[in-house]
Amino acid sequence: MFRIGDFSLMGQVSIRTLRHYDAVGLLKPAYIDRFTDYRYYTLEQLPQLNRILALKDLGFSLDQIKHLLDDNLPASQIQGILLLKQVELEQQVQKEQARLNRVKVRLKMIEQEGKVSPYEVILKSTNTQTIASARTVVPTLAEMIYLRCSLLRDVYTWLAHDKSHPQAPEITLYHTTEYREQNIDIEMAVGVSHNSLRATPSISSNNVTLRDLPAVQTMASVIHSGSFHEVGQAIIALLTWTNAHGYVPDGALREIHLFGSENDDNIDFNNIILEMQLPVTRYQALHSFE
Amino acid sequence: MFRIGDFSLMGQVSIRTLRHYDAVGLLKPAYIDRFTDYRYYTLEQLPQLNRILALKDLGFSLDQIKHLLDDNLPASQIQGILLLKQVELEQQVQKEQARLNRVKVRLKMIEQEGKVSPYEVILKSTNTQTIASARTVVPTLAEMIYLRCSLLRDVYTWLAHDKSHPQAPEITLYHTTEYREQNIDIEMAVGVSHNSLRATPSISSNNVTLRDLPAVQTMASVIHSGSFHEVGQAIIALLTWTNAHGYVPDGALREIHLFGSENDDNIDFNNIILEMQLPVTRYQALHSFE
DNA sequence: TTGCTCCTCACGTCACGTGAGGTGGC
DNA sequence: TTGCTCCTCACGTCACGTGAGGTGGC
Repeated sequence: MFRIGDFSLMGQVSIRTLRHYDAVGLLKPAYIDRFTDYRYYTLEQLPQLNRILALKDLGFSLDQIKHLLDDNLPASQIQGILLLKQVELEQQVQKEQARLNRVKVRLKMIEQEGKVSPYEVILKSTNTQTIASARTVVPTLAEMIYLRCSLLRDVYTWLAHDKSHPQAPEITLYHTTEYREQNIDIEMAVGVSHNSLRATPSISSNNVTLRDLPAVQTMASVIHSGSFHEVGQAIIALLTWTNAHGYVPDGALREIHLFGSENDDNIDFNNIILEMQLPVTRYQALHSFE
Repeated sequence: MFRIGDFSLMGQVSIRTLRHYDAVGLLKPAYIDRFTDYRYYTLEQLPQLNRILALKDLGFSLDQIKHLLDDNLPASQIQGILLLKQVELEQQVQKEQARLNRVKVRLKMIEQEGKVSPYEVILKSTNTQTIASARTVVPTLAEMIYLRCSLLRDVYTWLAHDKSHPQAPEITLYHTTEYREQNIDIEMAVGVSHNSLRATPSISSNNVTLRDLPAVQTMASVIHSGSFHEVGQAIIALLTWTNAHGYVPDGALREIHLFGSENDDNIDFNNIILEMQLPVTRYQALHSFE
C-alpha cells in the first residue's frame, strides 16, 4: 500500500490527477482511511494507471476511457473504437496540415509584398439569388462607365414598370475572366425577391432579363472599402489568394455594391464599400497541397 | 448600420460570438443604443470580423488576435509571430502523427493476436540508482535458479556485513541480450542508498560490487503480475512494442522485483508483481515513422 | 514538537453554446 | 397587439493547476 504521493511518483502523474481520477471514478484507491481520508494505492493499480495514461495518449477522453476499461468489452469492439479513432486522427492531421499551410501562404505573401495585405480573403457559400439584369459587351474601356450606367438605368426602369422593388444589392458580373481592354462582357444586376420571379416568369423585355443567379458552394470573397478605382487591388488579392491556396476560378467574378447604387449621384466614389466574390474550385488534390 | 442578427448572418458567425467579441473587446459594435442596449454594426466592421476569423483559423487565441490587430504592429513583427506559429503547428502535426501511429500499432497488435494485450508498455526515464550486486555467467538453464539464489545470498551477506540496508527493490540485470539457453550473463542487484556508496567507496569483496546503475533517458517499461514463470510474456510484449514503435534496445534488460525478495521463502511465486525495464533508443528518424 | 504529507473546497482555464427570464421594435 | 429580435445573467464544457485553510503521521 502506497500513499498518494509515492504512487504519484511511481505513476509519473500529479497527485491532483490521482484525486481527479478518484473523483470521476476512473481509478479509485484500493483503500481509504475512514478517519484521515488518506488514499492508499496498491502495486496492482500501477498497470491500471498506465493503461489509463496510454489510452489518454491515444486521444481518448476520461469518459471514453472509463468505457474502454470495462473488462468484458470484446476485442472486436475495441477494434471498432480504435478504427474510429484512427479516422478521426487522420482528419485531425489533415486539418492541422491545412492550417499550417495557411500560415505558410501568409508568410510568403508578406515576404513578397514587404507588408501585410490589407485584404482578408475568406471562403463562403451563397444561396441562389433572383436578379433582374442587363448584359452587354463593352467594346473599349472608354465606353465602360457610360454603358454600365445605361444598363443599370434599363434595369431600374424595367423594375419600376414591373412594380418590383430591389430587395438585394446591385451586382456587376464580369463574364470575361481574363484581363482585357476590349470587348469586355459585363452584366449589371439588381437582386429582387423571389416573388418577382413568380409574378412575371422569365419575362424579358428591353434587354432586361429576370433570372436566378446560381448558388455557389465555395466562393472566395474579399471586401474592398475605399476608392472605386482601386478595386483592382482587391481583385489581385482575391486571385493571388485563390492561386496560393490551390483553387481556380469557377465562374463569373461578382462585384456586390454594398455601398448602394452606382447610379446614385450622392455616392462619393472615393469612399465606397463593396464585396468581390469569385466562385472557385479545388485545383490540386487535398493531400499534395492543403 | 445593422442589428446583430443581420450582421451575424453577413459574417457567418453566431450572435453569441459577436456578443463575446464585444465583451472581450475584440470587436465593439459601432454604436450601442443607450436605452435598449441594442448593438449596431457597420459594413466597415465586416472586414474586421473577417480578419479576426482568419486569424482564428490560423490557430491564434482571441487574446493573441487582439495584439495582432493592433494597427501599428510592423510587418516584421507579424512575420515573427507567424514564424513561431509555423514551428508550433509543425510540432503539433508531428504529435498528431505520432498519436495516429500509436493507434495503428495497437490495431495491428489486436489483429495479430486476436485479443487485446494485457500488457501496457509505457516510456519512462529513471535516475541513477546505487546498487550492490553480484554477477556471473550461468552455464545452463538448469543451474539458473540455484545461481540466482546464491548470488543474492552473497549480496545480502555483504550488505549485512557492511551494516547497510536495502533501500530499493531487488533487480535482476540480463546482460545477455539475445535469447540463449546457455552461458547467460546475469547480475543480481539490490538498491541501496547513496550513503552506502560514500561510506565504502568502490569496495569489492566476495564477488559483490557496489556501483551506480546509470540513469536512463528513455526506458520502455511494463508491469507483469501473476506467475513468475510467465514473465516471458511480458518480455515479448516489451520487445514487440519496442520494435513496432521504431525503437531498439540500448542496454541490459532490468527486472525489478516489486514483490519483494526472490530469496524470501514466504513469497508465492504464482502471484508476484514485477516491472521489466528496457533502455531503448530511436531506430528510425522521426519523420519516416512516428 | 516541528516539518511533511495529506485532506477538502473552490476558483480559473478557453471560446463560446444553451437556456432562463425579461423587454423594445415593426 | 402579437410574434420577432434583442438584452443580461449564469451555468456548463474538459482535465486538471493552483492556492486557501485546516488536520493527521513520523
